[in-house]
Amino acid sequence: MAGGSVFCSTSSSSSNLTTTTQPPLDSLFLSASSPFLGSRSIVSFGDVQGGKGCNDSFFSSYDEHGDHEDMDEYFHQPEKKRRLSVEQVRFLEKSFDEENKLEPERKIRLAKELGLQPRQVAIWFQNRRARWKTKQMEKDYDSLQASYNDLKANYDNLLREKVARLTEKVLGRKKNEGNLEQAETNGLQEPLQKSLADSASEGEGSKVSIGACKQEDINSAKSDIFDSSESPHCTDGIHSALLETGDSSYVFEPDQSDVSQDEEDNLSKTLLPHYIFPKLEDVDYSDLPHGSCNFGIPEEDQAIWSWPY
DNA sequence: TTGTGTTTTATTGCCTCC
DNA sequence: GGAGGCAATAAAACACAA
Repeated sequence: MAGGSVFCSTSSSSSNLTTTTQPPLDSLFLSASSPFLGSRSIVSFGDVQGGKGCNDSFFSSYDEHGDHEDMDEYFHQPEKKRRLSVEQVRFLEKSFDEENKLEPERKIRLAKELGLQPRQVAIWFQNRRARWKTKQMEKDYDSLQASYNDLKANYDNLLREKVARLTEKVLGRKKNEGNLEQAETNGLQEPLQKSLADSASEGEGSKVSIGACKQEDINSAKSDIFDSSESPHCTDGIHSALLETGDSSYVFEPDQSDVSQDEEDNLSKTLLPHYIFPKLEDVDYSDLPHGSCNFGIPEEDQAIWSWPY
């Protein structure tokens, strides 16, 4: 087929355009100006919106070369949806890239150039915007997911570091409180409890307290520390963290923590954008390594575990 | 060829803006 | 109130495996 292929409506009825209620051919026009000749696209016969936008060039010269058979084909085809041609879609895509909204003038111009009805162009842009939005949401989801994974990895690492440091502190104090062998003989309870009590009263520099641990937990801690056996109790976190270090050279040094609380806070600020993370107590830790045990830290002492706000 | 899933075109109904 | 946008949806067209 050669020549133009714009179909333009002259009716002025509004947007509800069922193809069955309109006179079949009274709104079909051709334009010699469309380069998208031979397009498989066709317009539903009843579409009328934008009729005012039709100018003379739309009505002119249907097939000056007498290609009436092709046009008859068009006119006698049952009303079906037809896909736009590759060229038409490419043209529309290009136009969409420039501006994804369609002002009336541009709609008319595009329709004229593509041999489509303005309403078809409008519908195409509408659907295209919907597709773009969906894609955009997928992209946003992916990037959010990626940054979440990164942050969570950082968070987990930092948590492990903190646990390791706390473990060092606790074990160091135990050493400080007296003779280990005596503790072995007399049971760990007394010195450990004293150590913990002291720790709790030491103030900002060493806010370590596992006072929430029950007596049985303390006993269990003893076996954890000396037997390296798994414990389901609240010391499990500390124990596991100790084991995770893979360093068997942990000795009971005097209470000289290598990192002060301030330094730890600074570390947190440096490594972890605290404005992103929720407070510790607001987080669901069910998928973290040690579940919801909170490492035996009583609620009132958990402040030192939460990120600075 | 056919069944099935996906994509594209078009409609409908509702909402907002002027 | 009309025009235009959007979400939801229908339905035709298409792709593709069996």
